[in-house]
Amino acid sequence: MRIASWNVNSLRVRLPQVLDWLARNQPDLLALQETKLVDADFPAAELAAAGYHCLYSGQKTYNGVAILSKLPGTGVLTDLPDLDDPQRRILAAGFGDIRLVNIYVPNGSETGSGKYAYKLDWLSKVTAFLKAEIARYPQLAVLGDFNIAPDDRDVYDPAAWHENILCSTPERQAFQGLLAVGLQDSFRLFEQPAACFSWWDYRAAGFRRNLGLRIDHVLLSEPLALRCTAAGIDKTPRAWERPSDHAPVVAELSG
DNA sequence: ATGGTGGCGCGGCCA
Repeated sequence: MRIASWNVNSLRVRLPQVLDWLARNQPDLLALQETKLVDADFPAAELAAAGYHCLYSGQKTYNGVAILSKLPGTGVLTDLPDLDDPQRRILAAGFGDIRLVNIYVPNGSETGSGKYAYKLDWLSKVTAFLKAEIARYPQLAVLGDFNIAPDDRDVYDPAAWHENILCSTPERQAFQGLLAVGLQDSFRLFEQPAACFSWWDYRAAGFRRNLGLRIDHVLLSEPLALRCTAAGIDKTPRAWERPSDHAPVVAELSG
């Protein structure tokens, strides 16, 4: 089976691209971030016509997460247990024998800011949640926009980004804390070319010059990592007209 | 240090 994550930066704008990508790639599960739609406006009919069930937790203008799936989901969760938060950033559900947790980690704005503190607090709370989740559901996949480049290989210019937002030591430690729950970065299970990224700034022709960061991830628990046969980033949609600033990240699981 | 672009929505915030 194929599972994927894509920050679409407005599902209203990107729906044609999502439908195109679904038709071409036929993922079993696709986690979306930054849908920027209230639930009443979610394009469930169009996606159902394409053969996908939809779960969504949206809000106006900002954030919003969704899961598109060939099988219907069960045991849906839309909030972290210890966080009363209007921001729609997490969506978890079961699909067959797999538990999926879709996350849109706060960007953090800049190190030392209030938003940065919120990001680190959010990461601490999601880590505690995932400890419980993996105990309950050993076949766990955690995927989404983590807004963290795990190490310097994931940054086009590590010196320019040194201790900057998305790359700071506390953020990277938080990412390692997520892995320590019992998760592996599927991308690094395989030999990868240098300079592979999942996000490129719209500004300064970032994509054309490959000035990117790898901040979108598919993390797998040990039983799923053993089933993982490939992982990568599909840069194709980033080159389309009026693209999202993120590309889909993908993992293939046997069985 | 700033600005560069894009989405939302029509001024300024967020990324």
